Amino acid sequence: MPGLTQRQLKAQETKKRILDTALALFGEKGFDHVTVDEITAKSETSKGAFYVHFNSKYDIFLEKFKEIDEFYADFMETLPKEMKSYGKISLLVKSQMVYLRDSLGKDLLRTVYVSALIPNKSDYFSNMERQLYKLVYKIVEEGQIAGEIKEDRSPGELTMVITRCMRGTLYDWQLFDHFDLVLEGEKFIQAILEGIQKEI
Amino acid sequence: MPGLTQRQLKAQETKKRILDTALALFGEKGFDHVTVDEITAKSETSKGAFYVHFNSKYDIFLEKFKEIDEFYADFMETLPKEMKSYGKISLLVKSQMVYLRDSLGKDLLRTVYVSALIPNKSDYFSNMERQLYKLVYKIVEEGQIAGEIKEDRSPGELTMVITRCMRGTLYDWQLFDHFDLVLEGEKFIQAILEGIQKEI
DNA sequence: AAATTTCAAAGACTACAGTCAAAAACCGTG
DNA sequence: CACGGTTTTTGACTGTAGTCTTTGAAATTT
Repeated sequence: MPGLTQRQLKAQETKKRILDTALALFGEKGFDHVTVDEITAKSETSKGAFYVHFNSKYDIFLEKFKEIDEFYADFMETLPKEMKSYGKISLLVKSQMVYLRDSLGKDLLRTVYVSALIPNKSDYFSNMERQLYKLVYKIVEEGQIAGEIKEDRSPGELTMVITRCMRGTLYDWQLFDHFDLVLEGEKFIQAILEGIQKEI
Repeated sequence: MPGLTQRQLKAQETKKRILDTALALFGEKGFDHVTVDEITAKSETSKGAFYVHFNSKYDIFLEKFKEIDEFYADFMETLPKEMKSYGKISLLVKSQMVYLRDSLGKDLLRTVYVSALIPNKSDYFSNMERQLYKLVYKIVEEGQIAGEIKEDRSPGELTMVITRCMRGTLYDWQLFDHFDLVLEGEKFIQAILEGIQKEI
């Protein structure tokens, strides 16, 4: 790996210092109560340095979201082969919700859902969901071949419907207080699954 | 109505001038490309006046959203009594999407979906959706009584699922380019309806 | 090893939403 | 109609994200 010049090494170190400081501060005080100036002061860098390494305050999270791919990889591995396709989808939704709730947290996720709607911001969703999309597509496709899922909709369409369920639930998590993310996720996906699975 | 003093009248006039100017500018250049200073300059008022009449830049829309209740009222009236409950829901979703697309527009709706996620902003959704919620609840409840809709979920739960579909679809409208709101809304609600309606 | 180029880092500066204390316009009452 | 109180209006001010020009040290070329 390291064919890095001294300069690149130093830059990388600066980036890491900013990142760690920022995440620590966000954890302490919440995203909106931390200013960029505060981050640069505490990390002993400068505003200029911050914006060399990150395109915006939101961008800090892109790094964090790389972890999500590990989650999907893990999930894929531990998924029992013999499970029915709707069982797999149901399990995926549940695991995803538990993961997002416990490992990323509501505040972090909120910033994603906000920034995805703001023009000119990096596109977190495509980063975050490309893997998810593939995973669901695969399950649906296999489910249709195995005759467990109706074939009146294409795998692409069904994937869209299923992932939209997740986004809708995650959005509502932000909207409502006392919202049980995992429970609501299950209820919602259950309703969809009943509509798309073949009768026995 | 007018037991208004000259002062109250003038204030009302100022508010209207700000509102009209703002909406015109938003229409021209899009929400993010209009500044509050620009609005106050063009409406020949001041920043102070603006913030007396509106709590934030987003708040301008609250006024616009009052129109939504008229839409629901109209819908309720023109809804054929003899229609099946899932036909009603399907029609509601379709009309709603057409209305939001054509009368409010994507940009305006985006600001709602953003501001709903930002703490301390007025709660547009509860304004916007209280009527919707009631309407759906009523249809679902009647559907269950008429034996058209499964009774394994409460009307409240089903209402939540159905309105969440709408929110999910509207959110995705913002997210993806070349997204046919009406078509996608129909597809999504269709999938849900197949899951919740009783077999014949 | 001197000259030139590159690029991270610095921090002053801009743009803009939102605040606030003071002024102006208006109202009712003696 | 003058005066004390009330509401509207004003614009200077604040806070913060993000930009831009400048600086200096490391890398590269001669």
